[in-house]
Amino acid sequence: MTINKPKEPRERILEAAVALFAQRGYAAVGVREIGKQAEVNIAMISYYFESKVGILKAILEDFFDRYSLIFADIKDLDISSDDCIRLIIRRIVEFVRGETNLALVGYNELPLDVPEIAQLKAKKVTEIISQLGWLMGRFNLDPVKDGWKMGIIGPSLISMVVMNFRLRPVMQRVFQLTFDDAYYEKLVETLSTLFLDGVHGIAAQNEADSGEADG
Amino acid sequence: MTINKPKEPRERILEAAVALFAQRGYAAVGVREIGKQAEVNIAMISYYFESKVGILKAILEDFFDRYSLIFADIKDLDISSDDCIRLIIRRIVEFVRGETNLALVGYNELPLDVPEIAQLKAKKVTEIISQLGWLMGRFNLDPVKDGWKMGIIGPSLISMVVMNFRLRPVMQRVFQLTFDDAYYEKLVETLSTLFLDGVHGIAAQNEADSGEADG
DNA sequence: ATAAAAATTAAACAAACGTTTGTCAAGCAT
DNA sequence: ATGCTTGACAAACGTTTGTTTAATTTTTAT
Repeated sequence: MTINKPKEPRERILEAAVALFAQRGYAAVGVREIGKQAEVNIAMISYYFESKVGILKAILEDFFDRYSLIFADIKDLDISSDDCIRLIIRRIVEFVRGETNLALVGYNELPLDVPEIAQLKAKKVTEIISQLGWLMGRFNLDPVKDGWKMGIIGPSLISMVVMNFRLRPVMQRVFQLTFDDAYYEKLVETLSTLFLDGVHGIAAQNEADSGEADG
Repeated sequence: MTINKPKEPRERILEAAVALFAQRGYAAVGVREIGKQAEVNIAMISYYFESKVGILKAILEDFFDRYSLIFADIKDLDISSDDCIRLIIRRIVEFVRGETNLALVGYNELPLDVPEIAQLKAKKVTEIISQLGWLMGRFNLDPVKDGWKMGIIGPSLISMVVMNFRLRPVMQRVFQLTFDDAYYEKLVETLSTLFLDGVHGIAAQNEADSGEADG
């Protein structure tokens, strides 16, 4: 559970904070606990991040910047709209899988009112939404006239993926699942089908699969 | 902003707590602030709820019980699978619209580790998931063999709806929207189409609409 | 009218909070 | 050797936290 010591204090603080914030939320975690888990004196938190909220700022900036990278080169790729969606979903899943705690903190703290980071959030969210505008055009949607639809569909996409990780501790008690490469491959496939063709698409795929297996 | 006084103290405490928890999160709100907003002495919180976490327990129980009602009579209705989904989405939207703060607290606190309510959460989530089993059968899904799909699709449904309300404060700066009856009608329609037929369904509907308007 | 019960209050509690302080040791140029 | 900077530390700062106590008012029942 303890962090690898050799790393620099600043990085150890970030890692510890991300893990703790993801588990219990920003407000529920004290600087002493962060310092303890990072094997660092509490004073170093003020030294490197000015304040506790400074840690959250650094974490959210990291989250948004890396999340933005998902869409960065999408426009330049010469692929179909469907493959475009599939690629985005694959990248989101890979991102959230690789940095689960970071993504959970970003997602969980996003709607909470923390005055010191309100501006940061608004700026970053606007950036990401504007990136989605181009994608909409490929699905007969006018970014201006149908903007409200983008406000529904876009957030739905990210929430669909993250929800899977958010509920993992609870879900693990209900279903017996091993979260290995094979599972994530199926997750990407299922979410892509669901987002592209809905539950009807899922049902059709299921029929095709069972028909293949039976015949 | 102040709560109507005539109500009973217990209810005033709940209302104030739900509003504050929704805005800033359970851990970030103190009992003194709850007491102040509820116009109640702090000691009344211990008196009526034993402790601060007792308030959260009461809130989550209320949330889950009312959320369960959404699916309660679904089995008895003689409607198509699609209409079934549409009805569920309509009810979820209506529920979250009518009790936005309650839903936000339930959704936001669900993945956070608060030992005192871990058991409550596990129990209620299991209840709701089991209710979804029946619905899956109507879409060629085997609740046993395809259980993991239910673990993906089910949570996606609720998260799609709630995400819309979670991001409202941030979204309102980006799009100029009035959240009136007409908007929610479109929200139900869009989410239903998205969940049933994906973005392809949305695109098809858009083409049909514009064709109707042009012709 | 009166006693018991319930509801409400102000005040105080120890514990935990985020932050600041002053100090010390090591590294480095002068 | 000297003075200066930087990284790290323990200790203490004043608040705020959730909770409890004991006293007081209000309600209920007899």
